[in-house]
Amino acid sequence: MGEVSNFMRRPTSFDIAALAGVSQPTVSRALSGSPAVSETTRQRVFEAAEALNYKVDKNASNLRRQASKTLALLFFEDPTPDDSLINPFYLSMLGSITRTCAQRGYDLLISFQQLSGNWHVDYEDSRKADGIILLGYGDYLLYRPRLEQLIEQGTHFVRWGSAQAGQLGTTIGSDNAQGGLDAARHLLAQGRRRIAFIGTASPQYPEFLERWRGYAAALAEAGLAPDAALQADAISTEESGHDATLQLLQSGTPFDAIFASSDLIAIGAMRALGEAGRLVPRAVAVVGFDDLPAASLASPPLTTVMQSPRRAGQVLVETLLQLIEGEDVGNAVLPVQLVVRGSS
Amino acid sequence: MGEVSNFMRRPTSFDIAALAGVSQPTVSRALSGSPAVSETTRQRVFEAAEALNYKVDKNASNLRRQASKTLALLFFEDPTPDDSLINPFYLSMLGSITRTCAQRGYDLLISFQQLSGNWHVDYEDSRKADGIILLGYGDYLLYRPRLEQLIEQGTHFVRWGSAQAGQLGTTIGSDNAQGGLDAARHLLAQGRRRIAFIGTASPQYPEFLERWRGYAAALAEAGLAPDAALQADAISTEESGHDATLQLLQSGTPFDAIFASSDLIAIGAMRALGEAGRLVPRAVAVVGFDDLPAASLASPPLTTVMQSPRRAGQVLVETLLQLIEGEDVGNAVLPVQLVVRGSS
DNA sequence: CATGGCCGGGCATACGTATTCACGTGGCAT
DNA sequence: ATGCCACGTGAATACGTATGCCCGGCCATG
Repeated sequence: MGEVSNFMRRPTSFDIAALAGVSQPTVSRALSGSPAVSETTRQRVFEAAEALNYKVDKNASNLRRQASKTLALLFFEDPTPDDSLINPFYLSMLGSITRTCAQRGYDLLISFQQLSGNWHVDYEDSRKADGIILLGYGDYLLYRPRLEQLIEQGTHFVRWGSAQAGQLGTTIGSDNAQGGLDAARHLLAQGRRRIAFIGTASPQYPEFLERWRGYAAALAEAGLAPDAALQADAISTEESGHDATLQLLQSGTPFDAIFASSDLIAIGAMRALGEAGRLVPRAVAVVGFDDLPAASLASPPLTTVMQSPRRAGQVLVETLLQLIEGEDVGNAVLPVQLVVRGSS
Repeated sequence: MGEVSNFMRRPTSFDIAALAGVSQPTVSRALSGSPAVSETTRQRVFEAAEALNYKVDKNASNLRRQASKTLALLFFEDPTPDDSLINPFYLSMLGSITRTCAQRGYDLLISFQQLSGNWHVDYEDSRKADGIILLGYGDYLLYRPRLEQLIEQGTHFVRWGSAQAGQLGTTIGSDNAQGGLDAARHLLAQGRRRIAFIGTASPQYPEFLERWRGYAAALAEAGLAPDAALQADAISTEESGHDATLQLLQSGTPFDAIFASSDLIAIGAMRALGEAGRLVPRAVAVVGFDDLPAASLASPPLTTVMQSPRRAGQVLVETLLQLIEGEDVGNAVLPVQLVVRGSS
């Protein structure tokens, strides 16, 4: 009896309005927690909604409110467009990003982007997202034109990276210089004096460059100067770290420690050292950067500079939300922490 | 001077209609590639759209079409609700899932879920997504009620896991039994006879159970029977693998190989073996399962059964899309491949 | 030359919600 | 007793797109 529902049609706010004996606008107000609706009415509405298993239609709601309550996460996939793995550090941010979003009532749209293509246009522009998180856009200069376009369009975004003065947009990043400082100080405290740097001190990778600066500063404190013979270039892969270390070994330059600018490099370095019969940490102490899951699994477990992906994700999301709400927030630099393990 | 635009207002299809000298519906048709619009008109429309940097409003479009062109990816985070890392294997699927989605013109919404909570209600129900990909919902029985609810609601979804007869919904998974078979055969071919199994053969982890079945089948081929003394329970963490192996060592039962039901377990096992002075692979050969990035970085590099995350992601997305389009697709079992490295 | 079919495109409308405005009903103070 | 205000609610409408329907021409055919 009673026309419960026409069945097989998603209930709308009108349906639950009818059931609760109120009007549709009241349903909307009740469900969105408007103070304009009395508590008893709200109750009835909630019960009716529950009974019909009603859920607000996101699309209609978004359309009406001109906001999507959604953030977009844009990974930039760097070298290989195939099935390459994304930087594991970014992946580990993912958890805290989604959680923070959920907490704030936002959904998270995710996408990988090639360098080419008009990635900006598609998100805030089409109202799919209220703001964008940019991950993996390391080389600031390379992307500057895109960022300019984003700003011109009034798109809200935050970037993970190395915050430099005069940069466009809001940037969140770890305190890479401090990390490099801590790492090198640690090695110096162990009595090491010939500390190699494997990575790259090129502005193309600003985060690596900052790490190098910290390293250099620590050396300076100890009255040492960076030695070009103790530096080997590598990008952030295990392979590259291995090869760079091999070259260093073959060059004959003596060294008793390695500060690698990422864990992947450090792991590759340890493999090269192992192959060359150099014991870690006895002959050569090794410190990495990132604290990937693999770092503690390596043998010996890798001493490394930990960035907190959890904190990073939180700050990224919260900063972005502040931007969306029109607040004027600046860059943020997140603390890092040295984790001493077996490799040093 | 012509009223170019009221400025500071996103252009709508009406704006570009006016500019192109056609009606709004024609704009919609032209942009969506309807054959009902002539080529010359389509040209004009495209140019106008380009000129105003017009993008279709996703929300309005979705509302009208009653479909969101979006998929939702639901990770289930298993043990630790804190900042635990998600199963790395799932993460490595992420790339191919997002790529496949993008290719098909779908967006991807992502969320982590606690066991509690009504996760289903929120996605297809609120029209946020046209379908759902379930990842990490290993224990089928635990989730069966939820799956029932999903089906009852008519929600489209695919699940990654171990496909069993009589299960609800569509399941995609690796050929775990074949993987176990290959791994054990490989060890047997090396002359190993006392092959320990570390993991769990409990129905609570159907994928592990399948791997165990393959292992047992290989033993049977060689005329051996599984020995309960050669089995140690572990969940899929490095720690757990380490402890289980330690127990096995302390039990005094001799063994010359380990088949671990995941790479994390295998890596923990190798650490335990190392601590006990048992050489890998000389004294004990080790084979894992998954081919995590960390597997090839371990020392010695881990022999393991590779699942192809790329293929997995593709198949998940494509199957889900087929379901959404009303096709009647069945479960799929994906091939695996043994990768022989230094640990065996 | 008349008629029928076809093609291209306009008109009207629906999708489901949120918000503005107006309205009625009490309570309180003048 | 009258005016005023606040409060709770309903009526109307806007958000921007996609689509069913219809209509006006054009060409082909009888």
